[in-house]
Amino acid sequence: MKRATIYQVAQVCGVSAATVSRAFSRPELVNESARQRIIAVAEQLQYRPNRAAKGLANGRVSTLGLLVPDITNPFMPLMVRSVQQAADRLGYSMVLIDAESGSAVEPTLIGSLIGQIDGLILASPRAPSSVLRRAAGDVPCVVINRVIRELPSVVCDNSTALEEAGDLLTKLGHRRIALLRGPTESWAARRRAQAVEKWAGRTGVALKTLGPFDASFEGGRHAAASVLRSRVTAAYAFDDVMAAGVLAELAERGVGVPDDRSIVGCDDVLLASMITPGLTTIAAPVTEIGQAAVKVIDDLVRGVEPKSHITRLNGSLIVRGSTGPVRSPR
Amino acid sequence: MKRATIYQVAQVCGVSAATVSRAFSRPELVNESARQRIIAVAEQLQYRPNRAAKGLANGRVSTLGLLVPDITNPFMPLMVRSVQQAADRLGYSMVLIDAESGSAVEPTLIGSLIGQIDGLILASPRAPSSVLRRAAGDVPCVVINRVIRELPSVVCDNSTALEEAGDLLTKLGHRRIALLRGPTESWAARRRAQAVEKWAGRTGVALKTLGPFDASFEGGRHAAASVLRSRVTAAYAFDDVMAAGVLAELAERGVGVPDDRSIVGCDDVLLASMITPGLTTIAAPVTEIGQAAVKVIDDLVRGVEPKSHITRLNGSLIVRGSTGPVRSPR
DNA sequence: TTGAAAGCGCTAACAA
DNA sequence: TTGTTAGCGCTTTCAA
Repeated sequence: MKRATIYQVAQVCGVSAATVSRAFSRPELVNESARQRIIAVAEQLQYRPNRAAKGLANGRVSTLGLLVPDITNPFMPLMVRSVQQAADRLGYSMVLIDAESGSAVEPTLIGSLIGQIDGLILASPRAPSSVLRRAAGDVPCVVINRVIRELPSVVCDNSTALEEAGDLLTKLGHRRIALLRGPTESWAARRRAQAVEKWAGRTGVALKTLGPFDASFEGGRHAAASVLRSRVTAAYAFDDVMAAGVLAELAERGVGVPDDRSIVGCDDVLLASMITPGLTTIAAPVTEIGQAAVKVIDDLVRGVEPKSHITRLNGSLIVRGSTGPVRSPR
Repeated sequence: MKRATIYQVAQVCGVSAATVSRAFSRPELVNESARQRIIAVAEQLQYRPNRAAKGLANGRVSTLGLLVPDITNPFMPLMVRSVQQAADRLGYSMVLIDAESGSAVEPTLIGSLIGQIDGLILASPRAPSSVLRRAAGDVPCVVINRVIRELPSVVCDNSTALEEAGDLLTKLGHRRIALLRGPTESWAARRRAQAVEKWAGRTGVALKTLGPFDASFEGGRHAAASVLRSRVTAAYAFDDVMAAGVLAELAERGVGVPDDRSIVGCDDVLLASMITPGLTTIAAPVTEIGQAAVKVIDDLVRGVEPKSHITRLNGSLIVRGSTGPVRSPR
């Protein structure tokens, strides 16, 4: 009834346990025919390596942690999936920790993970960087979508795509555009704002910076009110969720999108294509981000120097129905 | 530099390692003052139990697996969160396995998890039950939102709420209602259909069963076409995602909701409140489901007989803007 | 190319 | 109430 161990396999094969162990972890060290036999017997006995034993023996548990602040943020599921796939390919499993937006719990959570994971991927946009930096003292870490001094990170650079979005809006005739800022603590929010401001400065478009607003649907509803007050014809929302809130509020007030206002989101979460009109937005290269993050951790774990300290991946503009030509500039 | 072990703690305290071990895992067996001292020293040495060692020694790794078929399904994040919280409270961490809708990979995935988890929560609505049943041979399992012979399960019973929704529709004047069925392989889809059909039979409402449709946004778009063809004034969608597709397609065709048609969803995912109009839907008691599932697994792991083989939790009707009075019954 | 043996950190009889 | 002593299953020197 109990699970087979290398000892049973060894016995059946008439070799020592060490040989069986090598057959799996250092195949080049064992005689080819012996190896084949071992593999076959193992298969037949349904042998499965015991991770705990392995972990205890060599100090690595082949598990990665992924810390997310709020898994209900629609950006996260995609991220989770891509990390999990990448982890899987490199032989890690992934434990997910939902920190639930409460940065207070994060230190505790991280503490309890120590020894259970080989590395940690931090996707916490707003946790104080001191917390994250401390975590890195205990276990190899990589940060996603945020740059923290001393820590390797993988970030999505949306500036080019945001500029493209701006050019699109200009081409559609928009001259007064609002920038709905996300939370001040969010690195991504600051970066996106910078990119848009830079673009506006360069092109001379009248940019009205509004906010900060909460990065949520409700935040978007509030933002919509400001948009209407500010006499702009288009607005960049910090992210798609906020944009969805803006659309909902505008719809409720009878303001048409894209007829009366154009809205641009960011992230291209599933939601973006499920609302009406579909959201013009910046797609984040989620798969690549996940892969890159896992790769960095894997390098760190194995003592290899990661390729680069900061990996930048570009977002790309996705045009849907929420942007259109200016009709009556009010 | 290395992590402190019970031995260091023991040495500092002048006791044996066994005592330190007991101080943590069986506190009642150790002298109170000694215990306090041990705790203090451990804290000071930053001692953290090594899970691998623990797992190796007592055969339990304090980790639960949660298998989801598709984490981008908006129902899942809530489920994941609730399971993770419940797990956390009982001292488990949670490894998430995204099976990516491909039932083919599930057996392999499950195999690779053996020995790494103490129990497995299966949230796979459509995987063949043989696969799941097989998994249960290797590790304690509990199934969510689905009933499989021999396996304990936690399900959301929506029948009462679906009936309430029906009564609401009737009260609003709807007499011809469509039931947009979900995938035939989905237990939940079959159950929901049954509940609605039973209600219709009892109340004599003309129920038009359409589908099956894919449980997706696109599926909803298709369904919308059928809805328009079938001369009904209201429709039950299999779930919120499908409902969102229906709304989008109707909007695109200039059909007003709730003015021209009323739509009812199911699950109350975040999306339901983010689209316009908000979706009238059946809220699943996600938190309770997660807790119940974890509890069952915990019982199983500890050799306790779970309270009940099938735990039923009730959904509840949430009324939003997608349902309204019949205006011109076409 | 293989085997013997020690040890990873912790738990759990068993004795004391 | 505490300590001693075996392991748990695997990796990894070190010798052969």
